[in-house]
Amino acid sequence: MHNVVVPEPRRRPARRPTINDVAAAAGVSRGTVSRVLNGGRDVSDAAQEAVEKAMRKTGYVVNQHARSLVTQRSQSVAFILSEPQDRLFEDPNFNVLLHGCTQALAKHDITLLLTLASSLEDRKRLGRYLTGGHVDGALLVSTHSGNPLIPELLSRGLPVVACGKPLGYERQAAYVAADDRDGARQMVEYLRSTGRRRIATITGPLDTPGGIERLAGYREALGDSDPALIAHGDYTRAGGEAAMRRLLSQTPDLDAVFVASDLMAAGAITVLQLAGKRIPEDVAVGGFDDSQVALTTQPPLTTVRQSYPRISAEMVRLLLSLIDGESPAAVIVPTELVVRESA
Amino acid sequence: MHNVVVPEPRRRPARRPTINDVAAAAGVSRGTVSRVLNGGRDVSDAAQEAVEKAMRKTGYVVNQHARSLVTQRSQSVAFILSEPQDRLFEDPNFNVLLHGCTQALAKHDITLLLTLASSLEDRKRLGRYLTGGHVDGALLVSTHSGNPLIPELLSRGLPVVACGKPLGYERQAAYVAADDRDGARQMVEYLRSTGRRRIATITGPLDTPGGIERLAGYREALGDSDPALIAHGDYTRAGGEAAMRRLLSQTPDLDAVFVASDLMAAGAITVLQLAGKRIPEDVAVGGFDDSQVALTTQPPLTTVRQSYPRISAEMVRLLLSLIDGESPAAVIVPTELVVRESA
DNA sequence: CCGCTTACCGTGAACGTTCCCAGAATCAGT
DNA sequence: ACTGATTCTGGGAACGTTCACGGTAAGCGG
Repeated sequence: MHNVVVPEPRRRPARRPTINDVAAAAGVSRGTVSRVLNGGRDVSDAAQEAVEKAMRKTGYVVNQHARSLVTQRSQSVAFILSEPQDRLFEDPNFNVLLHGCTQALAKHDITLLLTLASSLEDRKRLGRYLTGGHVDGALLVSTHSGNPLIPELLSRGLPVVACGKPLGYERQAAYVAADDRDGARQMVEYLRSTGRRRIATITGPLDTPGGIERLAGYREALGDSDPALIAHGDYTRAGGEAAMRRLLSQTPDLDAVFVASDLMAAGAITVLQLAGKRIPEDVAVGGFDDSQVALTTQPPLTTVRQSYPRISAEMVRLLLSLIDGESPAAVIVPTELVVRESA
Repeated sequence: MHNVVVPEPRRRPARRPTINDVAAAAGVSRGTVSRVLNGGRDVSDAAQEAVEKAMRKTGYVVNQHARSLVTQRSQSVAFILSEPQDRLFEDPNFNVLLHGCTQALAKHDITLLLTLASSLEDRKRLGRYLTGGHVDGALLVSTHSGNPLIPELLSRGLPVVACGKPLGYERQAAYVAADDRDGARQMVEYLRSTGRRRIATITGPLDTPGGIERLAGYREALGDSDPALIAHGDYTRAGGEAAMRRLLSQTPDLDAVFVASDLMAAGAITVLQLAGKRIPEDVAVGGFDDSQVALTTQPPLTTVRQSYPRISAEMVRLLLSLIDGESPAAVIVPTELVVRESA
């Protein structure tokens, strides 16, 4: 290293005070101290006061491991990020979700632990960590299907709530998801209500819940439609552009397109404008997510919003109920059409 | 809620298998199983195999609380974000730091827990959590001074390593910081070596280590300079713009400016160009951080880079040594001049 | 064949809590 | 004064590990 300064040495305290030390200092028994610690029921004012004073004096802090060992509760839950997380952190919606969960859990005096697991090795260690009793439950944001952590945690009986439908485990894992299908339906019906007749769609990857459900909603609103009106994307801007180009060449007379994500929609808009189409006059464009980009497109994007505060609240509620021994459930939170200028 | 589907009920396993169950299943004693669990020294091949088989059969996972209770180790450390964290998550450098720490800790089979504490209430709960023995140590990214968690953790004897000089606790807390002063010095000396003679600076807030140290490096390189060459910013783009305007009016003949962050430098460049100055011909501009924006300015920004992978590695090394009982140290990692077109 | 070393194994104690139960003390009602 | 209820307290047991210690058996040199 370049330079090392060694400040004055710090000695670690010899031994942490235990509940017995407090009891001795307060002149009461272990049991009484424990009662004070846990709500103070059945303890006289005098004892209560003596114990509190003794705790201050000794600088006592409860040993969570000892407590957890007997209560079988750790008062903490994990928030698992098992994707290569770089993209997620940049997503402001993700921040809202995370923050919402932290707050909701805080109300129950539960700490949220964010754990990362990108590599396989990480995931293994994390599996051990989680099933070792360190946490009471886990919140999982699983964008892709086939996350190997899900079956592992499930088989250990660890309460797990997924954000977004956990493909392949819909029946076993609890989850909360936005009503993708209904959102898509709303959007397409809105497009129709404004007189559009050739409504195309760019879907997400069909191995993601959003890909599947949003397409289903599109179909639901339209009945069976011309297959030439459907193109598949991959949630990236470039993917949206490519899909839009395919649609334009397949179906030049389309007058609206419902795109399964805002980012792809931004790509689609670029391509449309390059092709000389005016938005929304010639082609109406609808997105999904109501993310940042929806406001930066030209014109601003009509899109579908999902309420992240709501989602986080429901996730926590569900997790706590699982921890309490209830059986898993799926919660679908409503989505809402946000009309701007693009449609 | 909008819709609830209840999949088939999942029953929680009656009881987790303990080390005794494994011992019974393997026909050996508790002690032997424990030995297998901890490296397998002094255990015969036959016993080893029997135990491993029994563990698979019973689905045994060690109870971390029980283990931690006796070993006084939790094999996990906290990564504490106590600022309103929204800004941090968006910083790609932060991701590098986080990832680096995770990896470095993984080598020692230690799990990293990311904990958020924005509100005061959060911070309290977090304090309890951390000092309750849940973690063996903490990594702290403290951009501002006066973080109340530092003294608390310190007084509890919890090993803490800060990223960036923890103002007010430099002597007591271990930390690793980039060599801000030297980086600034390098930059200013480089500017002088290209013939610049009226070198101004825009500083960061003077209650942050970066603000103080980078200014010190500037002074070090220049000897005492004209106070009219110094303006203070707040690390935001707007702050950089304002400071640049002040400098231009105070000192219209400046021919270079060292800006204490890339973002402020981007603001400064805008103002300079609006004032009709060519960069670098009329005014050379140097930044600090080598962040994303350094590449997007016009022209690309000459700046100072700090090695985040290096910083994370040193932080972990330092923390582990603290946990092993060593006394705290400060590590300063070198900074490096990155020359691009703006100077 | 004896004793010493080595490899392996079992057991009791400890870690610091909570929980439960039994008992003491107080009090009110008869 | 006796009973019964109520409030408070103390202490044993348990949670699931690790660790130090002691013991047994086998191997080996003399």
